[in-house]
Amino acid sequence: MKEDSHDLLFPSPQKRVVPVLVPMPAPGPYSYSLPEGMDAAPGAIVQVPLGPRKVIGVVWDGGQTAVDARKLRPVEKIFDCPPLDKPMRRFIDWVAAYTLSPPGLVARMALRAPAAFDPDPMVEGLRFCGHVPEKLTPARQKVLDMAGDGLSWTKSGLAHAAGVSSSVIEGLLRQGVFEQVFLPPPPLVAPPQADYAPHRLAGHQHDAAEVLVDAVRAARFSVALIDGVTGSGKTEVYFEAIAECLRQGRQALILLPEIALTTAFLDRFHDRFGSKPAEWHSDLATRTREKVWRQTATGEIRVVAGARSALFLPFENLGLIIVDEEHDPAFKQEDRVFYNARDMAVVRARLGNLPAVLVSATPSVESQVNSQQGRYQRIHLPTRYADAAMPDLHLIDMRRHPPERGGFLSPLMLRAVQKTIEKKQQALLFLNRRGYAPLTLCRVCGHRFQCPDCSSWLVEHRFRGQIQCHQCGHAEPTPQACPECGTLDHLVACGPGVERIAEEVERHFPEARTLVLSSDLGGVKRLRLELEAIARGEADIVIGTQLVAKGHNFPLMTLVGIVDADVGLANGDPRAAERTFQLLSQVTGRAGRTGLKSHGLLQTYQPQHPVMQAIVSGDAQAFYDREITEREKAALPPFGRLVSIIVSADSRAEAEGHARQLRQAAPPVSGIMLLGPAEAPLAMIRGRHRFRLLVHGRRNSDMQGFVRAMLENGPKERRSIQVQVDVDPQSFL
DNA sequence: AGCACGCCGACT
DNA sequence: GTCGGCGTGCTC
Repeated sequence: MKEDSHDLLFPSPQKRVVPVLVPMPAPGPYSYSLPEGMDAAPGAIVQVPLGPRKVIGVVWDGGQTAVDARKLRPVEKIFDCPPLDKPMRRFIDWVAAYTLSPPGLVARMALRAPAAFDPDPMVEGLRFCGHVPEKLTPARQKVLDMAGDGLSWTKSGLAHAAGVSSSVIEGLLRQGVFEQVFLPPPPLVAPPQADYAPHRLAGHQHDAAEVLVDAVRAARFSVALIDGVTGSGKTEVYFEAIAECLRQGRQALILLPEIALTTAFLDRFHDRFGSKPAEWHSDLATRTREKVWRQTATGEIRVVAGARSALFLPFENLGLIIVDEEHDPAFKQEDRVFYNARDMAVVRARLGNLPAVLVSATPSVESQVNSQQGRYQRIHLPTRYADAAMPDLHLIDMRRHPPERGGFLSPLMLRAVQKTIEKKQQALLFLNRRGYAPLTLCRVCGHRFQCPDCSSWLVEHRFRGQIQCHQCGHAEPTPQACPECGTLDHLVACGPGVERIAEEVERHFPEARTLVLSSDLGGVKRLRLELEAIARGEADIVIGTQLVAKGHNFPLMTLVGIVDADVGLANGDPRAAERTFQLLSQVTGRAGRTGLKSHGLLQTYQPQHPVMQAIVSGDAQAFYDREITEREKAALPPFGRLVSIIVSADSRAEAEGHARQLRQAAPPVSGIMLLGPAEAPLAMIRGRHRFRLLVHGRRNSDMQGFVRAMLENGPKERRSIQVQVDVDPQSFL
């Protein structure tokens, strides 16, 4: 009111207006007025009023949108902080357009460090100023020995270094021995040194490193895809590119799936560069998060290793992006803004005119296609580095070597385990199925235990005495009697889970130390302890689910047995073959990383399947180039028939609730896909579905608008972009 | 997204 | 009589 009347009385003709992206799903920036004496160039990070609250936004570029001048409110504050540079701003716009997300929400991902925008407060410090105290005790002498050089110290740092308590320092300070100074806050991590401990690379590794180093020197946009088996030295190769990037005085970003951001990785980096990279991931402490953000923006931090959101850090002078484990589905973000960090990394590189390197032992199909089409330069590392031998891989044809009655392990597998533990080495049996048995039924009436909330079978967990639904989490105690016919003790477990394999192993090898590793048995801490125990040789036979596939190395592990290599080949996922190939490659790669002769055995009923052939031959390329078998086609979802698509605007859980109900109304629905808004148009491009579109969202109006936009423009507008980064499943299956 | 407002049902 | 669920509208 007051402001309005003031404006009417004293209109300011040259009121300056700036567009500001606010963290809100508005279609574009909002306009704010700039008070006298305040200057805000595009990219500046500002505080503005928004409704009843104050928010952090970023000054945007582009023309002014017409807005009622009376609505304009002033920018409250410009932070003393490096602005988002032009490539970053273009990147945010690009991602917003591509993912059909409001630019403000994309910008918000780049501003996720609340207090980082004000400079770090100076740290109080002390400096010796020449006075010697009257009483020179031994403790005081020690302090003077440390601080006598005239350099600045923090209080606690000096006390610690001199080995005295802080009261000694206080005493000296009171006597005027020290003067108080203010120090800039210490850097979070020491700068990595390009030439600290270079690896000696030979042959293919050397050539590959040359290519990457040249790309970094060229300092222009390029994309390379490095593939090579586990242990072929991919990391050492891209470390050379990072080293060159450091020599050029530019920053480097390593994107990793969150799970791969382990101390083991950071240690490897430390060994090569003499210090650790800065980390960036979701459970960083707020303070650290803010420091990383700010020091990345100022350029103090030279290398960041981070999960997908690190892509939105405001690098001062980015010179290289590495995407390790490029195929990993964890790079896909599926809330609010839907994006795949691997693809956006390529876009960031293009807009910033810098090289990107995608790295994987088992590249994703879309990266394969991109490299075949010449968009990405392909670098292949064919052999294991140094003396680490490849494991010797064989298929066990389960039709010819079946397990004994009631068991799941072939005699060939059991013999291999026997030999391994006789040599005091370790065996890993891998089965991607938690629990005891995936299905329980009544021997008398044939009743199958099914989840009351969704259609999947209940999985028996014998250790816990429960039957559980792995889809929705429903659990109940294992019943004794059949709920249908009431017969007691005639329930029978069908099929194997890890617990059941453990039982079989203990029956055959009662003397061996057997350990089950499964995500449902204890927390992260326990898991880490168990992994360390295994590495020390405190188990003979390890039986594990998916979680053994990643990261951890077991130096004594010389046998990897895949209990059921066919799991996952027929689950209707268009990526089933690709995912199975990737998983089996990772698991078999766990063996033989120490030079000991190692073996891999895969139990399968489909030894001719392209995935099995590719795994034993080690020829990934042949797998990607293969002809699609009828069997694979048969495993596809029912394309061409009625499929429901559920688009969830804000809550996947709620969409899943709808899906559950829809499954029960089964007859007209042959398949259900849960998609985020950004994926729905893609599914429509593929065009082989008749859709029943079930849209779920908080607001009817939003959803109606969304569906209209998707139907009218979605497929048409998105076709050209989407095809570059994703692939029609039919073309690779 | 986050927040206020306003409308109806179920409770101290 | 109020408390609080959620559906709707608004933010330069």
